[in-house]
Amino acid sequence: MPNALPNFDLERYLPYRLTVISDWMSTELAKQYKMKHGFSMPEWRVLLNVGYTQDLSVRDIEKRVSLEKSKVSRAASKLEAKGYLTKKVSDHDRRLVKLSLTERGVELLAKLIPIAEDFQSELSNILGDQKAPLQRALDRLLAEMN
Amino acid sequence: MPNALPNFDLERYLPYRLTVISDWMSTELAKQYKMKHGFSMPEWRVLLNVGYTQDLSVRDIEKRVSLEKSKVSRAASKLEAKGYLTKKVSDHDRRLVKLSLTERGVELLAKLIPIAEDFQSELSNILGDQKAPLQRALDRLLAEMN
DNA sequence: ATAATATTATTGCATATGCAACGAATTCAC
DNA sequence: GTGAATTCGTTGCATATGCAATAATATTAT
Repeated sequence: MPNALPNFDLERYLPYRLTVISDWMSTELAKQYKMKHGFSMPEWRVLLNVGYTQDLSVRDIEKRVSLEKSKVSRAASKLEAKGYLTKKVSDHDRRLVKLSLTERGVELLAKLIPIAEDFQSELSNILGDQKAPLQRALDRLLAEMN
Repeated sequence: MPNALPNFDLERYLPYRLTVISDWMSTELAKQYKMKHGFSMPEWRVLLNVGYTQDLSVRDIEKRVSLEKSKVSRAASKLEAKGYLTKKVSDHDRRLVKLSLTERGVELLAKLIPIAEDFQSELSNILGDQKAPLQRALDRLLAEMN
């Protein structure tokens, strides 16, 4: 079986490693807030963004959190159906939809944030003094992405 | 609108940042080898693993590359249909399916590897001296995942 | 040896996703 | 100002995904 393949070290291959870790984190987190509150990851991201910046549009969120506009749109609709946010056509530009959390949405988010913070704390414990270098490397990559 | 939310810095939130970067890398890579050869990411991973270790089972791959067994199974079936690998029931344990690349599969993989390497090179250029610290941090996280 | 339990790969099915297409609104070119 | 081109959000549709259920085989306990 003469296998004429060039060397390749998957274990050190960055796209692969990042995917594995990122999937793991997402799954772990999803377990926590999905099990408890029935949210998908896109819904969680939209909720979070609208919570911290009022009157975001679908497009704003797409840019800010790298979430496809169709995902944003559908997540927003689900959140609206559940009564956590409202959609309102913008006065300045009637193509835009302004998203805002309802009171219920704010209450929910206030409950979810601590779960996210706890997870970040766990990660900080695991990483120790490697957290800062990791963040710096991610800064570099993100800067290059745009 | 008295917004009683705890502080939360999404821009520094690790699960979010890793997801964004990992999605970006996967999409970039997918553009390259999907556009050119019509492969999904799970197919690519299976191809790669089977290429470098003969007679892997679905379960082996699931463990090695954190790919759900149903994904592995379907990816393997597609690769088989395209003539890039073969399935064979194991003699020792007839529940297991041994996956092996065909000659065509080896040839294909030999073409795909350089694309992957080029991408890693780009990433290395972007990261510069931050690559090693990044890999160390990923080592730490991966060690904790198991 | 037998029965209960566990493991493996596949499949069915409900849901999620990606991408193109669309209608509505705006901006641009001239 | 008019028509072309662009932007925005939604939706349709084909495909992908996640998870439970299944059939086939192995392992374990008694």
